[in-house]
Amino acid sequence: MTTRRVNTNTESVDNYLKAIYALGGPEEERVNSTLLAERLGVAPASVTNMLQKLAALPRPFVEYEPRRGVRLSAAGKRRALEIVRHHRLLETFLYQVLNYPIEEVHDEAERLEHFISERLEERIDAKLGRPKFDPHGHCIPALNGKMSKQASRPLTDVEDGEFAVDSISDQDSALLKRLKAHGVTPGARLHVKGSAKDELLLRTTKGSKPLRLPRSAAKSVRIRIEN
Amino acid sequence: MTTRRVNTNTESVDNYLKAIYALGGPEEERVNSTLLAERLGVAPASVTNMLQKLAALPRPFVEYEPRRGVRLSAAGKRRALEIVRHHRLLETFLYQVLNYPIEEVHDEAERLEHFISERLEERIDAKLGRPKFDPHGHCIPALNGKMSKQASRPLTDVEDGEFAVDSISDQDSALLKRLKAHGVTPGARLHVKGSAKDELLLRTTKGSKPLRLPRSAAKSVRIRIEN
DNA sequence: CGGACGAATTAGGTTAGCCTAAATCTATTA
DNA sequence: TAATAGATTTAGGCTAACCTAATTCGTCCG
Repeated sequence: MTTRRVNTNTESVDNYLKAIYALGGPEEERVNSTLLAERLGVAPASVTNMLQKLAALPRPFVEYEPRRGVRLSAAGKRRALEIVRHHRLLETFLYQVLNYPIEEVHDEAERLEHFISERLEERIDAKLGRPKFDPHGHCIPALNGKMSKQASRPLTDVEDGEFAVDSISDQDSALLKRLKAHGVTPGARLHVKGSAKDELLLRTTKGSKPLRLPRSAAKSVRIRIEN
Repeated sequence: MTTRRVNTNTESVDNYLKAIYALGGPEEERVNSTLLAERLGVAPASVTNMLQKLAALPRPFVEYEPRRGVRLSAAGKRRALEIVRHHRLLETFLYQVLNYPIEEVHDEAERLEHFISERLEERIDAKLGRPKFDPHGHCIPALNGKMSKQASRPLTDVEDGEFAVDSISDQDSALLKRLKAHGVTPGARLHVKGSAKDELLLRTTKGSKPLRLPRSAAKSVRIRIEN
């Protein structure tokens, strides 16, 4: 009659926590199963299943209200941020030390983030000089799990004007490549014409050609809020 | 009635192939289940199970004669060498680029070797300048799977004399650390007194203190054959 | 208020990789 | 040559993480 101890240290658990973290957004809102299922490429039933497990742990990773969605517990968030830290350190490392093209760092980091030791994490961090941001402009959580909120908003929101690029989502590698080709990288200054209904017209000082970006893609770009 | 396709790309399969490769030795002799079970930290029954699967693949990884042991097929050997290449490149990388202490590279590489992409393998190889040997003195298999046989023999064999260290097994981290402390590293010259029954007396030019090494540990050290 | 629809959950099944216990070989020894 | 010890395999289970199909819930609409 051994106490049933669920293995909480799996790649799969990592991925659920990360997805909940990402989908919950800065407000850490409850996330529903369907959305999670889509993000994870898994059947909704599988999500329900896993959420029940994560919520039933002795020290639960999530608060789960059936049919009302999940959010991370403190422990869950801590864990999610660890993985995010791994991911972003790895991306930075691949980019800076191993000369990966920016649009390829994500997939590699996605696989490795689950398997690097504390020691390797530390060595990479040291080698990079304790970076604060990854090559997409995302903040790298500190060892203690602290991460400053980014003062930024999605490009989707804007009308016309001039802005500085804060960060770019690493989820869509083709888009990332295209943006790079037009000089749209973190820190770049952007002249935006948002007059057209479904798309934005972007121009950078560096980028030779202007870029017509569907608003649907513009949500992948965040711009700095200057105040 | 979909053709049942066994997933042949798992960490577990990797580990079996690597173990068979390692235990088979340069002669690629048949390896028996118990030995494999011990090496892999798994019950003998589990080994039998896996061997049957590996032998039953459309393009089998092993030749398996029940109760007589296994050896790798050509495909199996190719695959094993890929993993060994990953492992040794990673060890070299951790050692040279990330300043790992030699006795810690093994465990980290052991985990990561299963998850690095071709691309990462290539980048690491390039960064290191296409190294031929890992920090333990082991030959790194080429991309095409070729690996030159090492002209060396175990230190266990020798009586007295002077020798050059060829390589040191990475399996026992404590031993590795001790050897390092006494200057016993690949390439080092070794003065050996093998007169005592159960142990060897080693002395290097670099190592300050002489080292008394049980013959059981001496099998972890290989010396060059000069001819 | 009664459907009806979509979202979520439950129920039951699969696969990989492991386990223990029981059965069966093999090889050696008396 | 028979007995037996030790190695190996077979048989039967378990868990994690997934799946599909069937069911249930909640909300919203006529």
